[in-house]
Amino acid sequence: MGDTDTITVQATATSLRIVEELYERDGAGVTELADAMDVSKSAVHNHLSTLCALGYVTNVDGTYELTHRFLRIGFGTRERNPVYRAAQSEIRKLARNTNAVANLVVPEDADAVYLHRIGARNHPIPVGGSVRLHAAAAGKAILAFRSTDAVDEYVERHGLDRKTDRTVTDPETLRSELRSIRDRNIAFDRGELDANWQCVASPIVVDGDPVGAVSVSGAADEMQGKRLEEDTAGLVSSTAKTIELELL
Amino acid sequence: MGDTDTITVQATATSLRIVEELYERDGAGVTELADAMDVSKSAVHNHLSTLCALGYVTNVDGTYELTHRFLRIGFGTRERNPVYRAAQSEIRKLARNTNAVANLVVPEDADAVYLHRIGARNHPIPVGGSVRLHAAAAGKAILAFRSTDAVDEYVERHGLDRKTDRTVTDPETLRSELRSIRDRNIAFDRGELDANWQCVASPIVVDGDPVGAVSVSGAADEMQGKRLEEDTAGLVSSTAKTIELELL
DNA sequence: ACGTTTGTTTAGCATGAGAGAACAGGACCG
DNA sequence: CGGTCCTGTTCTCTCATGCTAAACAAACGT
Repeated sequence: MGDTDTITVQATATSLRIVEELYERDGAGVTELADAMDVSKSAVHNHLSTLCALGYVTNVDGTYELTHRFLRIGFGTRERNPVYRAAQSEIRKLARNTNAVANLVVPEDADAVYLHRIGARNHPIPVGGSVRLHAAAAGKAILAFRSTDAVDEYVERHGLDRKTDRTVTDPETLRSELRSIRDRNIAFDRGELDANWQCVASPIVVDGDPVGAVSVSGAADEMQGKRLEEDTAGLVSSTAKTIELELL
Repeated sequence: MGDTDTITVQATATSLRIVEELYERDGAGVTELADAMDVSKSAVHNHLSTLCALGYVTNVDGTYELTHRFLRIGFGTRERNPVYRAAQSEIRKLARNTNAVANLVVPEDADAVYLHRIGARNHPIPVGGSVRLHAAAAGKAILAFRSTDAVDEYVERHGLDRKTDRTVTDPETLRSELRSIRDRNIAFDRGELDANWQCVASPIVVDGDPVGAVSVSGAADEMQGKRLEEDTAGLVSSTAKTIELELL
């Protein structure tokens, strides 16, 4: 297929780089950006002008800031996602029933994107953010229902990068864990993504294809107790099943 | 200040045009985009490749689609907005108490952006979307607390474009309505934005600066009855006041 | 009032974005 | 099975264009 993900349009790259820089700095000036990015001031100014004209950036009394157009596009694409539409209300119920943080995760290439969340309390990944699939319970749940070939390709292509000292980085360990996840329909994460954060997840499988995962997570000290763990695991799994039915 | 909003970087413009086209079509192919935009296939391909490499677009079995990175940026910028942080929980209460759709709106240049909403049922403007300030109750509430000079500039610079046959398009009518809004701290909209959609709004004013507005809206047949209208107006206004206090 | 820092504008050159055609790879259909 | 269409991708060449550098303007703070 050839490498279709090469940066050929440099100008777009710098424009989006400016966007990300503005995002991280929560607004900035021309000189500040030019210094940070090692580009000339006039270049930065040109990009900012066009981004303003296109409505993605605005100049509020001196400093350039991102507009909320990203919110509109982000919300819109999410709203069109069938998994999100089906899961939205169920995630809410799940959060109520477990009295914990409930997430909806969907795969995007090699990443697990957190599309929706109810009951946020400083989760390590923000809504819209993503982690590599192997590094979170929801991601592992998705990976478990991909073909072994696909898993092999995933490992070879992207590797298993480490997030904490408990992240599974050995391919064989991963494969065996994926087998048991597939058997039980439940994946666990005890500090593999963030040292003091635990998680239970169950995949949403439609037509044999893992299109997402439901997860419940909490701080390490909140999620203790075998009974609680069993209970939430059951609720998570049945929520995923309900969503699956809605997607048929 | 010179015209700082000129499109000087054409490549960025076409890239973002592609993004918007992808958004509206909910994914598309190279040829489809090239035809629709009157650009060569290779150009479209180049832009798509770079957008993929940068993580804003992904190629899911043949068609190019937007990723959820927009959601991340959109959520992030919203989360950092102090007005949003202060208003979030109050909007929820307001929606419960009125049993209707409650919105948080913030100004962005000449537009009113709908930053947050609880109880959505096909509101004319999606979350993240915007309308010109004069065409919605929330926008008028904000406009009412800008200086008369600012209002004059607004009118002259952007004009008062019509959305329905009830939209206020006469500058003098607008000015007099803004005065009464400022007196009562309440703005109404009876089909000015969308023919069968009504709205009550109250501004959030901090340090004399209108930084946002709270609104409650509903279909024309839902929002009838003087008493209900009085009651919701009161609730909307007190919600705005509560948020103001939190922002000091 | 001055120097310092910002944003904006202007020239001019080298680069790189884009048009167009050729290439490749499936899907479909006879 | 071989054709004919579709796609998406690659190639080459060129002219436009995005970028640097330096000058300009404008707003601070001392």
